[in-house]
Amino acid sequence: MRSDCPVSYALDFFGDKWTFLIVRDLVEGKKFYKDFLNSKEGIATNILSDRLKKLERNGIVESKVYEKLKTQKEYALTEKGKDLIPLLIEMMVWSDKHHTGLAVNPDFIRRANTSREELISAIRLRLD
Amino acid sequence: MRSDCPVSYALDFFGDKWTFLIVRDLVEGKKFYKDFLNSKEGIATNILSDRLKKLERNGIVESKVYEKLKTQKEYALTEKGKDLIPLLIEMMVWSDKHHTGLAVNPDFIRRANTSREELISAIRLRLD
DNA sequence: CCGCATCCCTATAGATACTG
DNA sequence: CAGTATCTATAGGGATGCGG
Repeated sequence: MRSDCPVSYALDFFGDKWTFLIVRDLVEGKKFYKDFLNSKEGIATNILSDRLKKLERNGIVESKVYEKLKTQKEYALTEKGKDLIPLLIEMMVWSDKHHTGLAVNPDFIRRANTSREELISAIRLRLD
Repeated sequence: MRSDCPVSYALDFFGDKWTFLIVRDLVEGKKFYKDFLNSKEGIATNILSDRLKKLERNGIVESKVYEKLKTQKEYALTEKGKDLIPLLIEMMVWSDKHHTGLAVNPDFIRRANTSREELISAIRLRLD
């Protein structure tokens, strides 16, 4: 930790190009190592492995053996992880507003701007 | 740009340990190179210089000669930069909720949770 | 001196190849 | 499938440079 500033604290976790993309994938419902690996940004296996461990160590993600296929691990967001949904939404809203051509659902942005809390709840529910 | 995902787009800017701390400083009202340099995290001069250029190139920050002391440059957030305030707030709320001992004003968090839009407007106003 | 930019070197992030 | 090992590129720290 570089300082007691809350922004700095958050950046100590997410101040890199990959960690938050895994959170995004989890919010989108992805659960398995191979799903994260196949995301279009193309994360390297060592980075993915490292970040999953870091996320788990810090209580943002938890994993368990996938019952239906025991060779796979199933990853999920903890409550601390789900509390990142608002941050994710703000990132999407900002990017959409200031850059054209991004893959953003207009309805999503509308809901973020008009019924924010409801949108957050809906996303949370989907994850349970 | 790694993909057309809005989260990825935002991380292409802010996916490092320093860029967003400068935004934080600007939101707190800091204006000069030396102010950023003196922030408690201790940024190096080459990194600061590099990030200020990057922020300016990307339309998040603008600079002009400081009229009262022409040897100094005065930095300020553009509209695109000010639109990062909600993101900043969410980072603070999340960090405060999940880590004790951070320097966060409880009243700030209360306002973020109860009268978010008002808080955003108030911060914006302070910057004009 | 002061304010900032550049240089150089090390540490770490990340890409590719490989393995239990 | 889910990682580790190895190698390379880049970020970042500290010193130094340079124009007021």
